Amino acid sequence: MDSNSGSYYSNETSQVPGRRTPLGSVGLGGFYFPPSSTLAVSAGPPSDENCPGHLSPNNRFQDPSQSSMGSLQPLTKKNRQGKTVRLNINARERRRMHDLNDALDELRAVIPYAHSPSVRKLSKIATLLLAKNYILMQANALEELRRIITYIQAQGTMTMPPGFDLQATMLPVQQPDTPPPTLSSNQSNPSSAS
DNA sequence: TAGGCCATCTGGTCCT
DNA sequence: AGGACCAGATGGCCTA
Repeated sequence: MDSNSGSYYSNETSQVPGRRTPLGSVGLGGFYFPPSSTLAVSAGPPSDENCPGHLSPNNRFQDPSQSSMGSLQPLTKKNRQGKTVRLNINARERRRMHDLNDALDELRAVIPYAHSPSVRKLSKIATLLLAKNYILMQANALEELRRIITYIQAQGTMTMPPGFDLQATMLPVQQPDTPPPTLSSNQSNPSSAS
């Protein structure tokens, strides 16, 4: 069990800041294995990831073979793979998505928007769009600043302080292929994305 | 109640 | 072979 998934599956999950939907409250959050399950025994002490049976009783963890999804799936070769293998794959995928969500949380923390408990957390798509627009806006601002400094220098009205390396400070910024849109003109307005 | 958002499971594909 | 990545499907929660 990795250090993260334990909290994801515990009751503290609902208290994780920023986590909009606690895993414990999400259906199909895993499979339920009764304590007497032969699988649970054969798989050894169940990891938190592979055997979320200690979750809230409100959760409807089902045997995959009896779940609606499981029964709907055609019996493919992979479908017949060992249950423990499948559960390990599921756990890895879960962990991967958690890592992705953690990265999105870190992104939300550094882009400017109203962070407040009363403000709904940015959706994933809104986070990405807002981050993109923020980067473009910063690039525009930097370019504008560079032009202003160049202009002032050409006028000879401003002298740089001793030791100030303008060239090093104002390294050229890689411009996007297309002219960066403004936040207002961008059709992918994050505020309307959620 | 419909729609948006989300977490999870699942099978396929690609890479090491 | 195993892991990472991806997209589709499914169902739960929340809000207008």
